Amino acid sequence: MSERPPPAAPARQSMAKVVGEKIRGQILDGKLRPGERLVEDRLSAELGVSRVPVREALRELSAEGLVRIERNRGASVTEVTPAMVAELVEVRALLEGLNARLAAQRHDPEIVRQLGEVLKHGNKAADAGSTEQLARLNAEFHDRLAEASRNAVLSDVMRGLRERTSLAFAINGRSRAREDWAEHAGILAAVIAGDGELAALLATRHVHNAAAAFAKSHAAANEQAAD
Amino acid sequence: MSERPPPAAPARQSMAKVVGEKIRGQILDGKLRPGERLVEDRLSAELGVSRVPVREALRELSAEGLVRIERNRGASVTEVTPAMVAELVEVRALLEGLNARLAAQRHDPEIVRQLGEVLKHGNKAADAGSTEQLARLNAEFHDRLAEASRNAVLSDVMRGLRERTSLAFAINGRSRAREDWAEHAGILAAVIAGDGELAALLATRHVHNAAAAFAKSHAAANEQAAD
DNA sequence: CCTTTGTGTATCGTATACAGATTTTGAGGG
DNA sequence: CCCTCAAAATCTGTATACGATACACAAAGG
Repeated sequence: MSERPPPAAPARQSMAKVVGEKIRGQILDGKLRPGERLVEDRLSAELGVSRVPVREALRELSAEGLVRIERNRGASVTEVTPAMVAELVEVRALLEGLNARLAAQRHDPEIVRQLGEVLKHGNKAADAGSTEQLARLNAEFHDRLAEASRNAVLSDVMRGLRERTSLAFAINGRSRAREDWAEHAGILAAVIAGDGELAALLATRHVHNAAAAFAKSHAAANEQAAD
Repeated sequence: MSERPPPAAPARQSMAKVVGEKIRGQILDGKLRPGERLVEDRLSAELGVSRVPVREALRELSAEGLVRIERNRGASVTEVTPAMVAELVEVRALLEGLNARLAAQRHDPEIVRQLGEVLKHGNKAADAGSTEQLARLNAEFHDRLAEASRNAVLSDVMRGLRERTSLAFAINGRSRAREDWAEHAGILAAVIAGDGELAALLATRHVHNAAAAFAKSHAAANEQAAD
């Protein structure tokens, strides 16, 4: 009785899960913008399912903080205010620090190898990649790093926070890509060296740096818009 | 046109929300034990609604980590392993520390006053209260303290983590109540003094102490069971 | 011209119905 | 007595249907 992944199977996992992943992807890719309404009928028609799986997916995304649901008014993509970004960053910085410290202590060779791979690709993409690819590699690096701490609770919390911050950062352009990946390299080096304190410091600082860069470019954009 | 909170209104907020709160309460009170299956038909009959709101509530609780959903097998109360408790504690300790530091810096007089109230009640309950009341006051103290940091993201994350740990701790008895509330008093004193570093240290230690006490009593119980 | 009231439409919230998967039950054979 | 296997019962996943609510826009009144 071998595993049966049917090429054109109707469903190997629940519709709600599939729909949820799809919507999440569209939100994180910026195809669905913050504030945009998520009408159940439209989504169910687009995705070719009934409203029920859509509703369940939206509930889950709501619990994750990616969408906001108001009674009798439906769901919309969460609008992340600057104040909330500050809160997210405050928490994320601390947790990324803890995570990096643990990763340095646990020191899993296989994951370290994978991180090296991602880092290589990231450095290349920082010079010549699309912003989309850059975002994907960034997420991948942080995901792998989260695995390295061998703390599933921590990983889950961090993923949620990261998704929400990236919601606000949107397409942050390639301007900071070089610095990003230079900092990633530093963190990985500290992890490989088993230097937990340094890894924690660099990871925390990395979050703050990225946020500061965003705040600056955001302020500049606003100034421009005010002209 | 005054506000109209109808005495016997059918629903001022969605059934799913009400149902979710009800189930969450039963889980946290221990009326629903870890591992217990949550059959939709049974719950909907008990609560007098159809299966749809129940399903949505279960999805939300699943996203919070209180229940586990397996495809085509339904929901059950999450079973928290000792390993996961360790992970939860590791993260919680750090976040409670951050929270206490921020609370000490922000230093909101009104919330501090409320914390004093809760502390008073808690001290009384530590001597003479029921375990149920003790649990309620403990949750209240931590909730208020979480508010004091004025970081909603942090509060939400911490509440989720706390609920999951309390799932494992179950009714931890009154044995540590005195120490618990002594430590609470210490944290509050540091917050009032505006000593962020001390508050953070005490809060972090508080989480570790509670976990250690639980581990000890748990080990003892297991030994007894093995006799 | 602005404010207010009424009606229509879009959309959500819940219930019910049915198909598919899983677990349980019971009979037959070793 | 235990194991195997098939059929029934149980339960979940999804679709459809209908009542309820909120919002938009137009018409009437000040």
